[in-house]
Amino acid sequence: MADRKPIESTSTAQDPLKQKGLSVTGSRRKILQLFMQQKGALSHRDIEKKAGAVFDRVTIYRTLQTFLDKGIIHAIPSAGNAVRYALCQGQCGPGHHDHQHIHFICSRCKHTFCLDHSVTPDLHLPKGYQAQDIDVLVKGVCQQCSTTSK
Amino acid sequence: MADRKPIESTSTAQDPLKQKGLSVTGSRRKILQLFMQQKGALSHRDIEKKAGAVFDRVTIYRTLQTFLDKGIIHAIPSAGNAVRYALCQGQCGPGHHDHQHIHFICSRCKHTFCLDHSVTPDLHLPKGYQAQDIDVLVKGVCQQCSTTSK
DNA sequence: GTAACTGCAAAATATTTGCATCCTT
DNA sequence: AAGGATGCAAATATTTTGCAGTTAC
Repeated sequence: MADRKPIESTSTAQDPLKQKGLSVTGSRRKILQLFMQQKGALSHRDIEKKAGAVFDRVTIYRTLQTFLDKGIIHAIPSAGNAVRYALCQGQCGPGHHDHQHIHFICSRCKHTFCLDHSVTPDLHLPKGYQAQDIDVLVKGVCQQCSTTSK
Repeated sequence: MADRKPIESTSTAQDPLKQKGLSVTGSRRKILQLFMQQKGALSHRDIEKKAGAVFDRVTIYRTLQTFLDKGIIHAIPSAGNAVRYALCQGQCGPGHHDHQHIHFICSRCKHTFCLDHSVTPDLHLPKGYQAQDIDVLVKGVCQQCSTTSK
């Protein structure tokens, strides 16, 4: 505690935490960092592993929930029981999430990516059905894995 | 047991259980029936509620897994921790699932439906990404709810 | 200083596994 | 009769909740 370095390296405008009115704490900073480094999606378990035993499991649950609420991250649906989370890109905020990108799940490396391509599939819904939100999940082989010979 | 009625009302060809080479048991028949009646998706919990305390929770887990393996039902991704299952329509079998329909989640009644509309959204994936399977999740208001005034 | 965040303990849920028994074929 | 399915018990794993101590602002 003697020589702590100033963690105020980012201005309020740049810091998602401050932008959203959250107090800046060690765990939030760290978890946010993991998401930014990764540029991919992370499950609760992934975070637990990557963060080591630094935080309590409970803190991760609460932090993820807070980030979801504030529109800092979004949840990516999964057919198994391993929901993943990734940083929001657009102007998401408390209550509203607005994403128009594909979620790509690599069947080889198992990573999940957000592909920034506006997709508005030609939906022909039956009469009476009104679409509010669309999420496209694509399973396949990612760039990294398709170039790797293995 | 004295006067049991013949449950062999369906021929082998029509019975999904027999088709897939599964023994026909009470729980499988019942769970399959729930899916057929419902014509919507069911979560593990839904089944537990609808079936009452007739079966053990474990039997439901195992039955769902068996049905998934055999291609009788498919799992529908979810952003929460409530994966749902629905009957397969096409020629799904052990190992391969092939669905080209939209999964519609009603934000009002919370039901999930499979809409049989071939959708092959115009995917423009970045170079190197190869799609194998596509799942389109649409959130909105279903027919039933949109006509109901509530 | 105060409100909010975190860690710890514990409760509540959910899922998996082993084994003896029962049922389907 | 034999293999497979089910029920029960119990081991694991996951998620939620309460509360007291700590930290950010």
